[in-house]
Amino acid sequence: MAAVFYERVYWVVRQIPEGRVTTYGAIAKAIYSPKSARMVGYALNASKNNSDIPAHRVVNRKGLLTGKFHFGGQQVMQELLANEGVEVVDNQIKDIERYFWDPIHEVDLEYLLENFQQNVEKL
DNA sequence: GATATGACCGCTG
DNA sequence: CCAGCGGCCATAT
Repeated sequence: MAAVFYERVYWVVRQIPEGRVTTYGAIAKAIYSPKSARMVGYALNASKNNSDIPAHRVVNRKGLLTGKFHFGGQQVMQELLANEGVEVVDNQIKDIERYFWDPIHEVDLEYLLENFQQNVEKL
């Protein structure tokens, strides 16, 4: 099931650098679907099979690890982040602004639109 | 093609 | 400051 929306989400998430995090809403904006933040989470849930997607670097806008229940163990997500130098306290990233990576400033929008528009026509 | 379901977000009181 | 609530919209069934 290659939904284009999912592919867009994965394309952005794969570009998040180590030790940085971003939010569902930021990704939604970056892929020109600013009101689909919930769907970003939905897409990440479907990406659990896909091991090349660093889903642990995506949290909600407060820095809460809302997706930790989807990582097998509740500590897994926190440990993955800690390994990259991100400090997590009480299920929340401490001082998220220090690690925040905003895809809207980093992503090649022209590439996104051109590349994924073709995929839309395929489907 | 209608209804249900979210790893969300922002505004209100 | 905290809690509740409604909007949102792509997939799944």
